[in-house]
Amino acid sequence: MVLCEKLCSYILSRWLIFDPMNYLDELNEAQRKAVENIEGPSMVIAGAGSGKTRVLTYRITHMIHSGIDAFNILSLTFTNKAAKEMKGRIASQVSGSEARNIWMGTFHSIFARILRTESEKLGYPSNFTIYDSQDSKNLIKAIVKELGLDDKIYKPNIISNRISNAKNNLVSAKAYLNNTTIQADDRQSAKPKLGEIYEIYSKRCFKAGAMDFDDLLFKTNVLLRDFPDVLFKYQDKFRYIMVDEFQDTNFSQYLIVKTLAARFENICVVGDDAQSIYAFRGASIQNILNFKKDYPDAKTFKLEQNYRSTDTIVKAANSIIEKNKDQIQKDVWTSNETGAPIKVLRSLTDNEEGLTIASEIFTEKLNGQRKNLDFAILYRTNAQSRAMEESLRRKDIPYRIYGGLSFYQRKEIKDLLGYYRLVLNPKDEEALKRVINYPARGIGKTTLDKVIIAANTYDVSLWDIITKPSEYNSGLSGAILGKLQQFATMILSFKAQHDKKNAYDLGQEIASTVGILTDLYNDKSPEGVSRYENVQELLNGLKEFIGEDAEELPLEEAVNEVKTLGIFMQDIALLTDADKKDDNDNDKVTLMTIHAAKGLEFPFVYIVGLEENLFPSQLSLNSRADLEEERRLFYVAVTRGETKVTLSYATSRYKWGNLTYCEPSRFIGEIDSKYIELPSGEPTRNVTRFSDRTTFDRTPKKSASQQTKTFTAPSPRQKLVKMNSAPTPSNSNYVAPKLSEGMKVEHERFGEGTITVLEGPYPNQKATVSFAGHGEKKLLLKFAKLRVLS
DNA sequence: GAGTTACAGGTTTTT
DNA sequence: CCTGTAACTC
Repeated sequence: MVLCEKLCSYILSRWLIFDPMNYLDELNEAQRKAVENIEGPSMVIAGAGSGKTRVLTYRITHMIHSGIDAFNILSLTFTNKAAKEMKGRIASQVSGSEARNIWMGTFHSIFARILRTESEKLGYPSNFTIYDSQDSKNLIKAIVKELGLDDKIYKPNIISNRISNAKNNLVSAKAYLNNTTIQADDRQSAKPKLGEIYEIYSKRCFKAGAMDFDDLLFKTNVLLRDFPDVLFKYQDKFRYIMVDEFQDTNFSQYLIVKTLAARFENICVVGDDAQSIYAFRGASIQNILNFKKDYPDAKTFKLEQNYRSTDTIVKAANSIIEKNKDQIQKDVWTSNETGAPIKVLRSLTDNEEGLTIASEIFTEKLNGQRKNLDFAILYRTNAQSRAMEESLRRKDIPYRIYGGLSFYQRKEIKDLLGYYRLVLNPKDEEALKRVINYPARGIGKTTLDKVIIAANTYDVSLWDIITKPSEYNSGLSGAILGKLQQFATMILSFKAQHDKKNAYDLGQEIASTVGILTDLYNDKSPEGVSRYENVQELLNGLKEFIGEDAEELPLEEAVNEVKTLGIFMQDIALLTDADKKDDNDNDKVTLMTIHAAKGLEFPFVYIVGLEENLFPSQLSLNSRADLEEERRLFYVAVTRGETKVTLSYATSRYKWGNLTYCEPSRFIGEIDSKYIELPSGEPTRNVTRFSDRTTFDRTPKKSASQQTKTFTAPSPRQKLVKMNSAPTPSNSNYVAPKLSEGMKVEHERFGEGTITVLEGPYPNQKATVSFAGHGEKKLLLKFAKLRVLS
């Protein structure tokens, strides 16, 4: 009787609290088992399109419904966007407030938050700056210069990679210097000072109150290692931990998770070794193997049924990944219909490739009554977006590019953010260097050099030298000191207002007081106008931020306090374009790199630039491991498609301004021919037989300029003749458009003008042009970006 | 110190 | 093709 009563009330409560529809019924057996297994360690190997996100969200929903406090759940995702989406879905299944209590986000943003709370234990201010990769490289460059080393040997890129690797493997600067193997390595590669640079770099970051991306993970490890009470606190809080995209975590991330989970061991990792594409960033499949070692009794669930793609796409993808040696055995299948074969398109140049794709999309849209958002163009490198963009624009197909030069990396945005950073943390060295003389206020290179030298000798921050000049012997003259003083006073006056003013008011005031707004407003060149608009957009973002619902803010801030600039800036460095608010019109074709497309899906997918040395990348051809990563990348690309996947390559492509020949990618030939439809016409041979390459005629039959003209006939509106390319071997019969005195031309920076004098023989012809608003300029035609307005 | 011009050098992929 | 910087003039 009692039992029955209990059972009844249990069922009743399920019906009351639960979604009327029992979500567990929406899952297949493997998915349901993974969802229901909440206690203890478990690993979910999720094939592409196997409903991974569904499992993740339902698992959390299930936890909450089973009575687990949302405060005790930590869910780590790969992108902020994924976290946001997942939170939204969970919120529709449990109460909104409950969903808000879950800690869900990327490793970087979650642990940045924890580090801000615990910062003083590590000697950092709570409003520490997050250096982005550009800041890191600039600092490294500066250090190399200060040490008097050759920047051709000590290239910032290489050094920053090296330091990043060290950090991701938890090798501190000290450990780096003490490690004989590493030291021998560096001596071998003629870079014995690397360790020293690493050490100085770390010190400078610390002095500037700054952490780079890798520090966010590295310092979290330090924090959890050195402060048992802190460790206990978070172990106790995060009793249930989930990690998405586990195959893309590095050692540093792995150790954080392992440490946090050590007390309760309720840890669930989800991933797919076949989709590991971030090894270059230190990610390692090793983590999956480690997991089995660390938790021998961990349960493993395999999700193998694909719900996303047609049978053709699934089988084609399987035939690709099969070529890899390193992988976990898995059998991805689908009950979906066969669908269209994978189509391969060939074009003559990269520009023509753009046109081909654009018209494919155009007809597909027409025939299938499809929307723009059903289409995605995926490429290996961001540089490839240009040709696609141009042709889509020409066909009036709306598109949206993700990634590339991100909004937050634009010069004008970084400049303004530099001021914001400096106001929040005046010790921020990179921000100071960036803005101290922009807009120009007479503090030049020599002055800055002196300040840096003084800061280094006294081992203090640049800010200390500027604000307390009497305490240090910097050798700066009185006049300059006055200017520096003025600058510092201005920054401090902003700082004084910080707590009282909201982010928008202060941000707006800084932008106008400092002179950035007027400076950009006065620049009437097209680029100048767009820069001005970008800054306005950032300010709009601030406005939106202060008007935002408290619900969207992290918990601590949800109280009714002033939404300060500091809060806005907290994780701005961690945002990417994908996180930016979409504008109202979402019906657009998506353009992005394959890396950025991970986790997404589209009915129609176009994978472009399938050429040797591009995809697979030239840099991957040296080792099997690298090539296998490229292949996984290709696998990821193909498995984004739901209905139809199209591959495309060009037989020639512009590289640094001149035409180079390309061969079709080996990956095309690796797909089982049953699923593929090759282009009709002659050189199909390249797809199957690479040995033909020796007989391939490498001499261009047409000049480069003629070829482009053939394939990219300018629309009537665009009657601008380009004439800026210097003669190169590949286009030796290039002829300059005829210019004459009195002709109207347009210059990239100076705008419209009239040619007053022409002199000198081609190709070193010079022209004197008088520009409206800029006066007369003498220009070498080879270099000046002049367009004839015909 | 500011503003040009002349030229070298660089391309994966991202938090 | 682009961007950054060394070298030059004002």
